[in-house]
Amino acid sequence: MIVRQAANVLEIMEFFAQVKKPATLAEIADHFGWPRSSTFNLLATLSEKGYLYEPRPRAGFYPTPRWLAMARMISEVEPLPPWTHQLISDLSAETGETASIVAPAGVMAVFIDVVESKAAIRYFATIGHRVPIHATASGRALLLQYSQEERDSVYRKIEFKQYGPSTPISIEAVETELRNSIARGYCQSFADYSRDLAGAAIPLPIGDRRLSVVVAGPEFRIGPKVPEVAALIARTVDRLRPKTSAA
Amino acid sequence: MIVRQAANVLEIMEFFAQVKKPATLAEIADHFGWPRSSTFNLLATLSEKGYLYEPRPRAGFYPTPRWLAMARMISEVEPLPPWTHQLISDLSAETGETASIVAPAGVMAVFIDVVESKAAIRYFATIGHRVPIHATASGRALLLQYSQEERDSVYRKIEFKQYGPSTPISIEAVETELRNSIARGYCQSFADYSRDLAGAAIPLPIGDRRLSVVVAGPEFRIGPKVPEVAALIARTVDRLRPKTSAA
DNA sequence: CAAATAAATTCACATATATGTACATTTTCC
DNA sequence: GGAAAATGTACATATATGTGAATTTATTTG
Repeated sequence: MIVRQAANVLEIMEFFAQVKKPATLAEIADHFGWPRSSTFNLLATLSEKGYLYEPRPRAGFYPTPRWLAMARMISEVEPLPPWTHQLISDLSAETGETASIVAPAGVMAVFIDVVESKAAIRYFATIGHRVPIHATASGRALLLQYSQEERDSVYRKIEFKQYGPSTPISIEAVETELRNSIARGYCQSFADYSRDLAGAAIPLPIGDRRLSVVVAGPEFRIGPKVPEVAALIARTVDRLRPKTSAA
Repeated sequence: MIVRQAANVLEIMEFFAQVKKPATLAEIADHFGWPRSSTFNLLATLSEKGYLYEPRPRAGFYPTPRWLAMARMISEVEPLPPWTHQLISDLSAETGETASIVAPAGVMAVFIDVVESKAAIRYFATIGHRVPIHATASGRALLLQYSQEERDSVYRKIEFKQYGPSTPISIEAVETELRNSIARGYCQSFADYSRDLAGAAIPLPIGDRRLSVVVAGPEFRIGPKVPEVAALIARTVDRLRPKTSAA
């Protein structure tokens, strides 16, 4: 069950992140197609909690810096080491495609850092973007770091859907692809989940965190180059990852 | 009406900002005394939207960097000019008390930047903290920037409560205090709202934004010094505020 | 300055939603 | 390795909550 009003809070914040200016109750209500009365209640709640204020007269609401203060407190804990951002930054620059750091979230994989391609046609992904863990290169690079038992436990929760022509639609299909990935030395995906999208990924364990790096883009552009992109990823990780025993 | 599930989202985020480590469903449910089933729904919603993930096996949930990314986008718009933070930083250092920048939010005043005193006994305030606009020095410093009509409109929505012995409990009382403040050259408050708390504030218009600066602390410590603190605030603003025509 | 229009706010009720209960899964402990 | 405890998940139902309609307040227009 999705908690509607919880989702609405996120929607409102995303709305402000997008328009980047104060908005009145009426504007917000109209934008989402919400009743004024409901919008009123939501805005009142957020205001009461100190997350919205009125920066200038009659211009409406805008988030207080409290969001930022809280997000900073949350993110200063075990941030990704700086070299991981350097990593995807370099990869994106060299390949011209979108590069990301990915982490597990149940049966899904979440993008926790992204550097977007600058190409007009590109893989559009943002931090927080989620994809099925079994049907993507990045996800499978995470699964490779699981024990057999842990993988089985994940499999039990997966709803196998035919997202595209090559989506693995059974546990055995996924396990086979994982074995192939090990043999190959990297994970790949050709429209397994998103149409026209191809990518290469490798596992990126950091401390006890299981992460992966992925470079992805339109199939026609990146498809033929997947092996060399994978090699580039491996080389770049080798170059940037500190060699200390502190892993 | 307060929207419970919207408030709960904020509570959860504040929880993570406080404990600064991943938490399992059970831990969160127990912490808030929420039913497991409800907690499950809420966590599922936040996860689905890409705001929570599972950083390491069986350690539970933690917010994704998406919060930070969004907060940054929101806050990069018209941030406070850097000298305002310098201002409260200097004021706090020189007075040893808590100094803040305050903005209006209906009948309340919101703290949008805070530098806390380092004293053991101090005014504990955080970004997002809200106080009644009419019953605080910082709030009245905002009201001074309103036109008479705008103030009247605010007064109509205020519920006058006797927070402390000197709380103004009528429109006329507030207006009188505003006139006194103008004559005095600064706004002050002695336990008008919070017991044992005294403070001095002056208006701080920036562009078309109506803000105020306040220095506040325990009455016994700051009380006798309010006039000199007010003078210090004025001098410090004079020193730091750019003199350019761009105001 | 008055009338008209738009925005914000309140409130009672139908309905969408949070929850208690039951079940499944995972982990711990012996 | 098996039983017990803890944790996570599903679902029907009573209830807290979102909403449409009405009212008040603010803003624009003639």
